[in-house]
Amino acid sequence: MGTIEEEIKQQKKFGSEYEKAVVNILYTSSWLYNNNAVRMKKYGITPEQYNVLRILRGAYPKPTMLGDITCRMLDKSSNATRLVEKLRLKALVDRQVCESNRRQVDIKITAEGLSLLTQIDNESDEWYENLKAITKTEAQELNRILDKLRS
Amino acid sequence: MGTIEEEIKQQKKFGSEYEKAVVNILYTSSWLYNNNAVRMKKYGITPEQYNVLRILRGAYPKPTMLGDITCRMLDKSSNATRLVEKLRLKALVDRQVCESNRRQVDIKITAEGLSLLTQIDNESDEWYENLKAITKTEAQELNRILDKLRS
DNA sequence: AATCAATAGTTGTATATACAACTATTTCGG
DNA sequence: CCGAAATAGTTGTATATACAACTATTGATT
Repeated sequence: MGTIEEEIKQQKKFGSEYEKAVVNILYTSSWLYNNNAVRMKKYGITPEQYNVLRILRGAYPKPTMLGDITCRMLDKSSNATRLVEKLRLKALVDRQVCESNRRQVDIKITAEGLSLLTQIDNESDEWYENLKAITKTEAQELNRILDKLRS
Repeated sequence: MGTIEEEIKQQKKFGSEYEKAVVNILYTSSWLYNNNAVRMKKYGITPEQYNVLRILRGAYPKPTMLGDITCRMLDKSSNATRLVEKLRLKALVDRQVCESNRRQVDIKITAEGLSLLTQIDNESDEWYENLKAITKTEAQELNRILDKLRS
């Protein structure tokens, strides 16, 4: 792997450092996503499903309502109802209509779900080692700049 | 907009600065992509179609073979054959089987395609202004760190 | 020259995403 | 209390993506 220009065999220079940064973020994101997808495939889940399980673990043992899952999802346009239904069919989450507000549906990660996350996280540690091409300080700087970019 | 923790209403701290960076890149990429998608919708194209038009403009007036389009695409898994066919139906590209190697299909952006890109680029300048929340130096630093991360 | 392997694209199909329209429930103003 | 508005999810459907299997053409080997 090399610079973003090498990766996408860019013939002409980018219009600006900003334009290049946009392409670089999109490209790097796709690269990370595909890596994640491959790692998670053997566990039968997609990266978005993994992300939802992590959201649920963050709230555990409290349940999380569907709407909160939606607004915490990395990709806002995926459909939480259907995604959660897939997790439910795999027994990774429980689904319960809230009694005090029956419009609301509460989702809670199961023991199986937690155990699956633990497995994946253990394996992920190896994968995260690869990312240590950058230093911790660089990672912090990256986070700072990305947060500022979106402001 | 705020820090990535605020954006995705993260309750627990990230395991590491690296883990946070991965989520931050995926989240920021989705944000950029959705912004692009909205801007391009009025021109009837998707961000990936826009990207392919830019690849073709980079080679213009030379054509680009399908395989080269594929390996320059930001999202490697989208299907260049079908994507190009959609652009062809909109008369934004020309498609021609290469005579010297008839397995190969050469794609070239049309005058209409170039003109559409010019329109979008003009509008994009306004949008890029928003990104100037970060300085040029920060954009350079961002590019440097992302390139290093993928190495 | 005949066969096998490699290259370049295409197509089938299952799944996922985008977007809008829909149902059900609760809240609020009069 | 009634009807309108707001909230929370669900569903329909067109399009897009992922992955593998497929065709066609060319190159390499003997």
